Amino acid sequence: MGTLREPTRRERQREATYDEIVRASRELLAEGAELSLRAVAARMGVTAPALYRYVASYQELVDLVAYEIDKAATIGFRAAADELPEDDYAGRLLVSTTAFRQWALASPREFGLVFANPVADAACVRREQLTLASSGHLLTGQMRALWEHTHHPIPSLEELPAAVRESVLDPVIPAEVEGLAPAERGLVWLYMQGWTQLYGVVALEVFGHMDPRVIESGEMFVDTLRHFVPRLGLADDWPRLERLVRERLASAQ
Amino acid sequence: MGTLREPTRRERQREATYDEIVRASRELLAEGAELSLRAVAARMGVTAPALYRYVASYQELVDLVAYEIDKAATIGFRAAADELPEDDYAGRLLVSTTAFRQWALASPREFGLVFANPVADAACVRREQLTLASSGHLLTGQMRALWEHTHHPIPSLEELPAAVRESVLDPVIPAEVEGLAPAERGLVWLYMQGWTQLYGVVALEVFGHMDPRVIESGEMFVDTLRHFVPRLGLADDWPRLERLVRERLASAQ
DNA sequence: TCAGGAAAGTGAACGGTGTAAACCGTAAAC
DNA sequence: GTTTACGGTTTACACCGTTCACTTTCCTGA
Repeated sequence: MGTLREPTRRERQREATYDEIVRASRELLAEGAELSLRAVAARMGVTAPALYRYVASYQELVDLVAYEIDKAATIGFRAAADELPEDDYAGRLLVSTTAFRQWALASPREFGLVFANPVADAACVRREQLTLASSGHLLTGQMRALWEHTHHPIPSLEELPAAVRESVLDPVIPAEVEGLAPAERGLVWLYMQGWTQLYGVVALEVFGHMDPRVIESGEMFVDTLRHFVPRLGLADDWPRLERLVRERLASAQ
Repeated sequence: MGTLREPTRRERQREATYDEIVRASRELLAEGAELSLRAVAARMGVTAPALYRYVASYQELVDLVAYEIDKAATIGFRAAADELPEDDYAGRLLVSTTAFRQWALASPREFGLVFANPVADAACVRREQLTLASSGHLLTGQMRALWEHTHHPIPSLEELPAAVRESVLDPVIPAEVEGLAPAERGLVWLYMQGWTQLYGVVALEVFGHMDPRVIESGEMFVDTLRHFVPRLGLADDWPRLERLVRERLASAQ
C-alpha cells in the first residue's frame, strides 16, 4: 500500500542478472546441453557459487527457468490464436492447444522441465501456481471465453463428486475463476478434464512411449481432440476445427 | 538351434549377480534414495567399476531395473484381476487398470523410471519393447480377451488415418496382435487410445500437476475411465465397473 | 595334471556435479 | 565519511559416471 517507489539502481542491476541467468539457461537447453549451475555460471562469465546469491539451490534455478520458459512459450500460443478472428472462440482454443503440442514436440527438454519435474511436497503450493501459471491460464481463459459466448452445458455442482466440488469451489490452480458463480463452477471441472487430456497425449508423445509413426502424424493428438470437443458443445463445429488443427500440424512439421 | 545346453556354473553365478543388482537397485528406490552406480555397488559390497562387467553404462542399469520393476509390478496387476471370475473380462481389465494407477501413486519414483524417462533415439526399438513389455502386454491382452468375448464395435481399417493404419498393421509395440486379422486391427487403435488415456491421468497425478484433493480422491481417474469404457461397448456395465474400481481405490488408500 | 586364458574385481584417477564456508572489494546507506 | 551489506572469488567437500591398469580367481583345454 502507499506509493511503490521506483527501483533503485542495485535492484535494477539485480533484476538484470536474473534475466541473464534465465537467458543463459535457455541457451544451454536450446543447445541440447545439460542445465547445471556450473554451466550457467560459466556462460555468464562467473563462478558457480556466485549464483547462490540469486537462487537458493539448483531446484530453485530449475523452477525459475521453468516458469520463464512457460511464460515465453505462452506468448507463442497466444500469437497462434491471434491469427483467428477474435470471436472464433473455439478456433482460438484449438489452435492454441495445437501450438502447445507442437512446441512440446519441438522442445522436449523444455517441456520436461516445466511439466514433468515432480512437484516437491515442501513448496507445493508455490510450485502449483508456477506450473499452470501462464499456459494453463491462457487455455482456461480461452475455454471460459468460449463458454461465456455459447453457454454450452456444464456439469452441475450437485452431480460433481464431493472432492471435485470442493476443488472447483476453492481452486488451488489459479485458473480463470474470478467472478464465476458457484453454479457455474462445473466449468472448472471441464478445465481439469481438458488439461488432463491434453497433458496425457502430449506427454506420451514427447516421452516417445508410442509408435513413432503415430507421433509423427499427430493422429493421436487429433483423435484426442475429436473425442473431447463434444464436451464443449462443439460437436457440430468439429470438421472446421479439425481443418484448422491439421493445417497447423502440417505447417510446423 | 540344436540342444540348448544347461547353464554352466559361471553363467549361473553371473545371473545371480544380475538379480542382486536389480534387488539392490529396487531397495534403494524403495528407500527414497537416488539410483546410482556407486550406491548400488556399495550395497552389494562391491566397488563401482565392477558393475561395468554387467552393464555398459548407467543408462543401461536404469533400463535393466526399469524392465524388472515393470515385470514385477505387472504380477500385481494380474493378481488384482485374478480376484475376479475368469469370464469377467471387463471387470478384470478395469481392476488391473486401477491396480496400475494405485501402484504408480504409491511408487512415483519407480513409475517415473519406467514410464517417464525419455526414449533414447539410439536404442529406440529396444527401449520401445521394454517400455510396454509387461504391463502393456497385460492390459492389451485383457482388452483383446474382452473383445473376443463381446465383439464390440471397433474402427474399420478404412476409416483409420493412413499413418494409424500402417501402425496397426505392422505394430512396433509388442501388443497382442498375433492372429489378429487385418480387418480386426482397429482393435490395436483402441489399445493405443486406452493406453493414452491411462498414461495421461496417471502421469498427471504422479507428477502432481493437479489439485491434490482431486488426486487423493481419484475422481479424475474414475472420470477418465467413465468416458472411455463406452468405446469398449461397456456403457451399460459402467455402474458395476465403477463400484469395482471405487472399492479398489478406497482399500489401497 | 598343469599351463593358459578369460572373467571378475580392485584401486587410483579424471572430469563433472551441487553445495558450504571463509574471505574480500566495492558500492550503497546513514 | 564511516558502516554495512551485497556480489563476487577461492577453496574445499562429497558425491557422480567412467576409464585404465592391475590383480586375483576360476574354468578350460591339451
